[in-house]
This record gives sequence, structure tokens and C-alpha cells, in this order.
Amino acid sequence: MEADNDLSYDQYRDLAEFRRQIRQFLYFSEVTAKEHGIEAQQHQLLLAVHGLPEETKPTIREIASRLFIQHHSAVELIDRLEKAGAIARHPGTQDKREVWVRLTPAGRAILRKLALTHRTELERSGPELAKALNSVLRQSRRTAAS
Amino acid sequence: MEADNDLSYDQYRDLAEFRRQIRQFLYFSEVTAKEHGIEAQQHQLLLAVHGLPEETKPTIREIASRLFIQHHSAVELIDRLEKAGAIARHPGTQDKREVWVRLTPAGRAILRKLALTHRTELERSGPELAKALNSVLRQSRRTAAS
DNA sequence: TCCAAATATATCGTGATACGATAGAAAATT
DNA sequence: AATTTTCTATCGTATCACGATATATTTGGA
Repeated sequence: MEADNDLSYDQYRDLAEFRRQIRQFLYFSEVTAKEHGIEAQQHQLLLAVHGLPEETKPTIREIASRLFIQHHSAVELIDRLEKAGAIARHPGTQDKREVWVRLTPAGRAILRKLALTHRTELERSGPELAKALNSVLRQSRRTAAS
Repeated sequence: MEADNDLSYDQYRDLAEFRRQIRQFLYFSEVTAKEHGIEAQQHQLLLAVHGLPEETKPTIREIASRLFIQHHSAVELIDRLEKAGAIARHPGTQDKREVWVRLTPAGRAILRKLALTHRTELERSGPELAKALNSVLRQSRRTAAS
């Protein structure tokens, strides 16, 4: 029953360090989003909508799927983003059940600033994150080979 | 004012894909933690405590710092973990203000299972995450050089 | 020594988030 | 035409994180 073996302390440490790197990036993201007047999850929704393939309809269900949340959680996020003036709902024309979500100019401005800031942060912290991930995977391969 | 330039659609897409990879991993983590009876943040706390350098005291403040949360948020997490039987508080002996946090055998068992599962998931999805990160950084370097 | 400042933990109230359960409208299917 | 499916929305609940505040202990100066 090798699958039940415990991990070494080094492996726990590597996993902890990987999660710490991710958490540090997410913390940066939370703080930066709030500085621009929105919450981190609202930023994620803006980015997901703006980064959608052009042939993909920006429906609530599609967005929820890309954020790995239930559709009604996306509804609530969109309620708050609409109130903040960052997005607008457009009732579907062909399929009247659908609601298409578009960034307003204000929403685009916020996203642009956040994207630039995040790219800069990733230039700084990305290599450390990659290193931490590689440590986990290296350990993993070593164990698998033993 | 080059810093104010907008990003290209490709750069937004790369950022969105990177965040999607992270979010997918975190979603896996949330679901798996819940399957083992704890919340994702509680899992993070267990891992942070267990992955602590041996010379570091497992105080609430230290743990909060590693999770990038306020100390009273850590207090609340620890309340819930204590109720779940995964950790125990030990009042400090030298400094009686401190509380040292230790995993119970039940907590260690949960963490071990989660660590093994997460390592397996990272073997599967880690390369895609690294690829997405590299795409962001490549784009970034290209823009900086232009 | 004694007392103010700093440190460590805890409590309370609030807001954002995500969920399950449920509902209603529109489209698709039978 | 009636049923089922799909899409969005609402309601109640739990976790999480925070700011403000409180309490206990230790530290550092007067």
C-alpha cells in the first residue's frame, strides 16, 4: 500500500512553500484590487470576461464555468460589479433567457490598471513561484522512482 | 508615459489563462479539503503549521503572518479547527501570552491524505500552470524589449 | 520598583463570497 | 400542447477576512 505512505518533512515543506507563494500572489492581488475599488473575485470576473475567446458568448453560465463557481455565485458577483459600474448586463437578443455581460469603459480602465500591475508583480515573483512548483514536482518524481 | 499603455488582447488572454490555472488548482483543493471534512483555509493552516521550520514557534501570530491574514482571522480559523478536532491549543510556558498550535493525530491524518492527493494533482496540472506562467512572462519580456 | 508602552490573543459586528434549495421565464423536445 | 431542459435570479446559511475593541502578559523606562 505505497499510496498510503506518509510524505517526508521536506515534501511537506515544499508543498507549504508552494502554497505560500500562491497565497502571497493572491494577497497582492486582493490588496491591489481593493486599492482600485473592487474585490479580488470581481477582478477575476472582469479578467475572465475580457480574456474570453472572441467566438464565446459572455453569458453568466459561461463566466461561472470559467471561474469554477456556481452560476448563482456569478450572478451575485455581477450584481456587485454592476452596482460598482464596472460591467453592464445586456439581455440576450436571440435567446432571451441569456444575459450577456460586458465591461463598461470604467470597468475596462480598472482592469487595464490591474493587468499592468499584476504583470509587474509576476515579473518579480513569478520565478520564485515556478521554483517552488518545481521543487514539489522534483520531490514527487524522486518518490515515484524509489 | 509608456507605463500607461494598454496591454494587447494576447496579454489579457495569457493573464486570464494563468489565473484560470491557479483557480482550477484552488478549486480542486477546496473540493478535496471538504471531502475530508475541513475547509480549504483550514487545510492551508494545517499545512503551514506542519511545514514550519523546526526552530520556529507555532504561535498564532507566526501562522497568521505565513497565511497573509490578520491575527484575529487566524484565531477564528483555529477556533473552527479546534472544534473539528484537527488541532489543539497549548498555552505558552515561557511567555504566557502565547498560544502554541499543534496538529492532533486526527489533524495529521487529514493533512497526510490531502498532501498526497495534492501532490498527485500537481503532477497532473503543474506543467500546465508553469506553461501559463511562462506565457505571461514571455509576453512581458517582449513588451519590455520593444 | 512601578507604571506606561508594546505584544499576543480573543471577541464583536460587518461585508464579501460561495453554496444549496428554490423559483420563474424562455427555449427545446416529445 | 405539454413536458423537460436551460438560463438567470432570489433567499437563507456558513466560512472567511476585516476593523475596532478588549484583556492578559511582558518589556522598558522613570
